[in-house]
Amino acid sequence: MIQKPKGCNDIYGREAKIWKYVESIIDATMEKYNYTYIRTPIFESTELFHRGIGESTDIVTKETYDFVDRGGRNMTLRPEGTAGVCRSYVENKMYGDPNQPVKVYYNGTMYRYERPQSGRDRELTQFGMEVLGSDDPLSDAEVISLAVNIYKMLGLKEIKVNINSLGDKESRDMYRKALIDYFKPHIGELCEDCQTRLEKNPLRILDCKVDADNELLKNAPKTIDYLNDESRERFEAVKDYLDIMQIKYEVNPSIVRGLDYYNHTVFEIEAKVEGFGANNVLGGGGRYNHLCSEIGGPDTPCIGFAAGIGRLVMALELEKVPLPIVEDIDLFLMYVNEDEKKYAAYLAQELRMAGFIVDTEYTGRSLKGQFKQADRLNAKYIAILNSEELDNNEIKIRNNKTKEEEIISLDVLIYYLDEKLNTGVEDIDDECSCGGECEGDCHCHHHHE
RNA sequence: GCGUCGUUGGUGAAGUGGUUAACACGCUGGUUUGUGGCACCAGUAUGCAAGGGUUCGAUUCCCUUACGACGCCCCA
Repeated sequence: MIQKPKGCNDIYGREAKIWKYVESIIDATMEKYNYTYIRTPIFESTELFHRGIGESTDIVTKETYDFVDRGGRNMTLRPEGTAGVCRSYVENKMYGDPNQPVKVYYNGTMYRYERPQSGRDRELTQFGMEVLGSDDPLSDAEVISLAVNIYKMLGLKEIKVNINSLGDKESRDMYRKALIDYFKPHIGELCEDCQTRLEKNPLRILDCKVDADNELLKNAPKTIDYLNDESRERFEAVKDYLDIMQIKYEVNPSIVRGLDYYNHTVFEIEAKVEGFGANNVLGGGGRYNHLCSEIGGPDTPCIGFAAGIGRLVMALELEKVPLPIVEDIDLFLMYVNEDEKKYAAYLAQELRMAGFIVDTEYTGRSLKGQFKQADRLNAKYIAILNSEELDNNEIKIRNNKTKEEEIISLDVLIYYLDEKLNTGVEDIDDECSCGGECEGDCHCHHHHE
């Protein structure tokens, strides 16, 4: 049997409906903040990610899907969304648009060559937004509030916002040095991994799981103490705006993010619900003021956020958040003989055009089997087609909840269903007698979308 | 890249070195002259992830590979 690639998922059925719903809320919330949708390629020149992410970690070479195309070009499946957006901003000279800053959002699949575990796949779907061209602390606060509001709109309650500031390059370099100086004399007290981190990425020691309870970590120098005046004022301004927006957050000095292009504000949103695996960070972001210049554009202050939809759906399920997922249909059409089947085909078409959710039988089931199928589909109503009744211009409708049946005239079927189901069929003109020939001019149900 | 544990039908699963792989649910049909969901009856895996090995014989033991779950590393 052919299996799906490791770390990939098929999303279908009820789960797919949840995804579509979640994405609709993301779209709607982004639009309220006036972020516009952007689609960039799923693969880019390998170079983009090398430059964009930085070479201090081994992410790029080891954990991306790289390939050489037929023209000999080095390509990489995007592992994240920010680099592509920045490339697009620079390449399309969006910095020249008088409408600044550029506020965009995206939603798409990303690819990372990693060993799968809970909350981590090789193909993942991430949404995110970027504000390019503003260094105003208000834009930092806005991105955080937008991220929080998406979770809020979805009904997620048990989340926590952690924020921190790495300061500008000067502050960051000072801090990094202070951290190395602090840990170096005590290197033997740290775990094996932290010993290698000390040189490679000392900031990461702060959120080490093994040494989390070590007094050494608790008393370690904090980023905030190493901010220069300008950076500190900036961080205070971001916090002020968050307070004004009534966004709850916690300053957490261990939030450092993995990549070295970040500066100033960094933040993560954490799921606090019971049952999450080791990866409970729903999303994160931060300011990256020099990425655009690294990829050949003008120096452009930017801030962004990105989050996985898979983990978000997991959180919704663990919190048992009620979701408006439609899992029933309005009407199931039953038939036995070929004439009835043809009429069912005709009726299904008419009713669907009128706005109802209609299904019928396609596998030759017995009437008994069709009843079971109607139940499986959660049909609210069942139409049982009978040749004799149809000849008399009548149809039998069964309320599948109360089990009550009545025979009605075919002429009033749509009105009948509309009344019973109270669907979106609106402004039905009782005087209309166009019989479906009106071309939509009379606003009758025949041409309702 | 590293580690632990897994992989038996449509589903949940039991099980054994040896002629017919439990049980349950589901599904399909019948009893029911076009109205089910209850009841009863019948049918429903030529196969135990794939490949190789040990053996007279393997789904069962061994090896490899693939995939899954969880964790480490890393985390964009």
